[in-house]
Amino acid sequence: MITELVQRVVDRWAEEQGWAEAPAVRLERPAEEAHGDYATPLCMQLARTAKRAPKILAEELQARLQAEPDVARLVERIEVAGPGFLNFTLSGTAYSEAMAAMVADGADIGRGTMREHPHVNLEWVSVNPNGPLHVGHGRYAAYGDALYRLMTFGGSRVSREFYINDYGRQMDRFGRSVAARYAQSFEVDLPVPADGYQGEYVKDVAATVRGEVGDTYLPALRLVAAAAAAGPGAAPAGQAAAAPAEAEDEEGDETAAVSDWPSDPAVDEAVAFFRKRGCDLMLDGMREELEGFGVAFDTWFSETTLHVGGALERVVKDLLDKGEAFEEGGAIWLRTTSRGDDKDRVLIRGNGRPTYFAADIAYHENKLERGFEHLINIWGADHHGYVPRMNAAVEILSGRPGTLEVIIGQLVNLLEQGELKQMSTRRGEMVTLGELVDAIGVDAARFFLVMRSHDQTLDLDLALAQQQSSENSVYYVQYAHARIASILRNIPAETKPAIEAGPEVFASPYERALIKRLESFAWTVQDSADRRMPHRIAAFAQELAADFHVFYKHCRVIGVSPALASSRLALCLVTKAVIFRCLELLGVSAPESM
RNA sequence: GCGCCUGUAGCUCAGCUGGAUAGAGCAACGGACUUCUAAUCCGUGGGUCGCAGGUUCGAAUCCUGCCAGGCGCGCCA
Repeated sequence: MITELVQRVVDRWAEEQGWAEAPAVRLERPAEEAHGDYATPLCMQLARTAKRAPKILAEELQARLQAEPDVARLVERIEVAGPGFLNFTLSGTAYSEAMAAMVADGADIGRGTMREHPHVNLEWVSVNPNGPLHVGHGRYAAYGDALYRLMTFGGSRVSREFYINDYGRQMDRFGRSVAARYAQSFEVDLPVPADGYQGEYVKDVAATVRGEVGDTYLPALRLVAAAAAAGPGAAPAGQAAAAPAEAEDEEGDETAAVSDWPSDPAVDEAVAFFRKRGCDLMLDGMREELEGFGVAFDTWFSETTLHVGGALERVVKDLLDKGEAFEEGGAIWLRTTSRGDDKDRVLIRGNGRPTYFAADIAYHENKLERGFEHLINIWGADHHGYVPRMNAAVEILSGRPGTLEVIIGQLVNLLEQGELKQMSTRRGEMVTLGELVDAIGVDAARFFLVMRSHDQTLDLDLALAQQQSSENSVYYVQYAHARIASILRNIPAETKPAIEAGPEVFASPYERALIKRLESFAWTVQDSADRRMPHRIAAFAQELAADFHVFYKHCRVIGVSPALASSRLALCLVTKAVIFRCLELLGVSAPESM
């Protein structure tokens, strides 16, 4: 409010003086109370272009501002201080007017107006559906969902997307693992392949499948069991003996065999079935778990559809036709070096199989075809080496740089009594999202996972998190909300919220601090949305809650004069609405009582 | 070796893209409930902002070089 006023005066001033550009006015909140409510270092920055001393400039601007009627009404005092700061002390009227504006906004306080926004696609979580979600996924889930909520509230059009990596070798291994557990449930001695998934959850999947299909696939799997019993060397001709699987290697290796199961139409059919059905069941579980966590998606996109639908071949051919891709050494490469990558990247391997990169290109082409103008991907830090090539690829596809925005989230370290542990899906050594939620609840988990900057590696000690759950900052914020709800329950019905006139209205520093905080909410939303930093909403919520708790301690709402009661009730309602909004943006509930 | 992220109080982290004497929570200590919820509030102690230069009126913030930690650098996904 004051910012615009000052900006207007500065613009006019700059024009009169013939300065090339009117500087953008930024008001900041001084650390020192004696420095007033707002301050601006503008004149110090202006000193160079104006070629005059900052203090002289400040004095001139002070005089110009004081001549403005609006300024005279809203600002009690303007002072020149220090090396050339301009300090503003607001009048009581300014607080009342600010409150009136926020009351008028109602539940929409802070909501961004829909600007000329591109249609944004936000993709996150995106995993192989072959294991439970761990806390690392949980962190990205919480971050991405909060970012979605924040951007949407800030005025952007955002569509949420989950990319299902349901194609390739990992899923073959998963399918065989499910098949093996299924066979075992019939007492058939078929071990889970060494390069497969050993976790207990695979048994659950197998049991569900058995319930659906009975013993339909048992004969085929008996063949496999028989071959396995005969030893690896007994595999049918053409089937190379499997290289020993790298037990520690999560990703597996293209050169390693999936397993040494015999090649037989019935076996292939069974494996294909278990892969597909197992994948679907895992996905159902994930969707359910994410929904329980408050995270939903508009689109679940299957990688397999790109391979079977011909989209992948089409995009590769297109790139070849356009000269962006070329053939060399039996493989097809994309010339990503033309767009800033260090080396060109393979699309189709010498053996004819497409790379993951090629599928990703087809996927992003699909997003562009669906009309999205800006693509945001949230990846873990372990994939950041992949960013330049993907940026290059999307630039080639879209014809303009900057279409793809990759946000790199740092990882979650799992600690146990201060000791760092390595998470491993295969060994089952990990904390799942479900375990975290069971330990501390959805609200605390979401707040905990999103309150730190995504650029920061997060240390998680489950035992400690559980122990400290009652100290989680989320309760501090929720408590403020519950306290306001309690006031609303107790206040006499004849007290109506209203901004009354009078010298006692919004006169205390506690009310004023709260109002100033509330006023900065809209800016906080814009800033944290633009900078993709939802953790700032968490920080803001804590500060707002602190301002409220102090207000609550010093200012009573019930049992004071009618003018004060009405005004403070209005302040409580606005505060409640903003706390509610903050919590909602983070996917956390706002209880009416605690 | 190269690239990205990080280094701020005993611990966990903020620090609003350069502002005035660097903040919060936890932990430690001392206070405050006959009044709208004490899951709260008030106070005390606690710092070479990794180190060294540079840019300027002014640097935790920007640049360079070191040091330390994490993550990457495939015809893997």
